[in-house]
Amino acid sequence: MPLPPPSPLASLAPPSSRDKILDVAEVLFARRGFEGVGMREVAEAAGLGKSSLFHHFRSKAQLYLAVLERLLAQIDEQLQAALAAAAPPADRLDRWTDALMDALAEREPAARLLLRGLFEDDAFDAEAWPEGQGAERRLESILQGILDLLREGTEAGAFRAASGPHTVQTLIGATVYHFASGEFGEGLLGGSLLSADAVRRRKAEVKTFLHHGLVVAAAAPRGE
Amino acid sequence: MPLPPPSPLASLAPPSSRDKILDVAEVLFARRGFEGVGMREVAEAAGLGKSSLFHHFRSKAQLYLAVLERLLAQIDEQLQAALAAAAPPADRLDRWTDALMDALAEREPAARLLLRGLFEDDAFDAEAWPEGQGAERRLESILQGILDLLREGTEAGAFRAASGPHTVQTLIGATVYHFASGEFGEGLLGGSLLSADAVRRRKAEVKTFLHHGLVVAAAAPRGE
DNA sequence: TTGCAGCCCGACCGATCGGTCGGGTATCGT
DNA sequence: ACGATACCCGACCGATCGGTCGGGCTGCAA
Repeated sequence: MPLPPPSPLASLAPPSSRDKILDVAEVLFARRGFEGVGMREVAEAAGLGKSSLFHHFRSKAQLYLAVLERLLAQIDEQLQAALAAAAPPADRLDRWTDALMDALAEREPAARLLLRGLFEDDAFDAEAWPEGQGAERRLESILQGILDLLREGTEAGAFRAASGPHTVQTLIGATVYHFASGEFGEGLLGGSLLSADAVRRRKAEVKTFLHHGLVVAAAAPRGE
Repeated sequence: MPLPPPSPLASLAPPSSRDKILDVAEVLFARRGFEGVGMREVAEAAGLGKSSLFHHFRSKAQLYLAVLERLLAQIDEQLQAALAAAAPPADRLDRWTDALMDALAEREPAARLLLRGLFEDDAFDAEAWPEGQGAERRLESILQGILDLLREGTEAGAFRAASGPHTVQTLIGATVYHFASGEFGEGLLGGSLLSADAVRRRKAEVKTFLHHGLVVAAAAPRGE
């Protein structure tokens, strides 16, 4: 994996072949999954011969992991920036969910790719795929950030004493799943999920949910 | 597709070949997705020759859709039963989420299969696959049930005036995604997602979220 | 000018894919 | 006793899979 060109400033040149491959592979893997995409197809979409792909990536699996890592790195940076603000925990939580939804909405394949990535964990787990450790580390960084915020907010009394991991799962479900739901979600909502209006609407719904829940007269929830 | 044997009572006989095929295909499709599973593999796991599969199902796609339809039908029945109770809307909502999580937890491949099914919508959409209409109808029945409940509860003043479709998306995210999150979710939560304890815990977290949200001092959420 | 590295390609490999075909056997109504 | 039907199988088909190989082209360093 040769280092990227020096690029003393943000590169304005047309994307290198390597980036082009990553771009088209991201879209294809998001649409049809790892097993559903062939290297021939990626090559054709990138305007290259199939053999050329193997010049840039040693195998299909490595290409897939590189796509995932690039995406997770960019999302991680956006989320860390949101967390860095000097503001009360409730505000930072709002900023974090906004930033996550912006990141998912501004790049169409992102949400699906992430969820599909979770489902392939069996196939790429463990030390059998060392080139996946970069993506793994980025994921852990994201989790660490939001878990720290939740803990801090709870200790400060700004959040209910809810389980951090469970809350993270709920947040992922409300955001990543939503933007990954594709035609199903569009049929349910009645329109595109990624338009500026739809994104704004979803942000408001999720944040209101975080702040108030759904049920009005707060009786204790039914037990088992 | 021959009709099942008369079975005047619930069949206690060992599962027919057809059911056996559906059982193993459900597990395999959930684990590796439609494209990642071969008919040879299904046949071997079912203890049959590959040709025999094509006696029961005309194609791999039809087998996949049959698996999905069977699952959706069973979930639909459990959810309709939960909705049928004579109780206030908030109670019926609790019962519904409990029933959904029970259904997802008692059959391990269920949640993943459902989410994966959403992602394959592009491949099986439209009228190109008429044998998928059964599954589609079951899905619509499920959605109709919960949407009706949300509307009724909102009109009765029991729920906040939230968007029904958005709330459904949030509920799916909090339940289906959670139980589909596999190794990722287990690493985050620190243990099995499907144990009786873990399921009870998740139910409590989700229902508390529905009733109270997360943030304590209910200031208005941050705008854009 | 030469050599070498980066990049790209067409041709090819063994393996596996979904699906077909012809035929074998067991069971059942007549 | 006799089809007919359901069920199952091994062998086979063309297509496609991920990946390799040897070589061609370009631009830069010496």
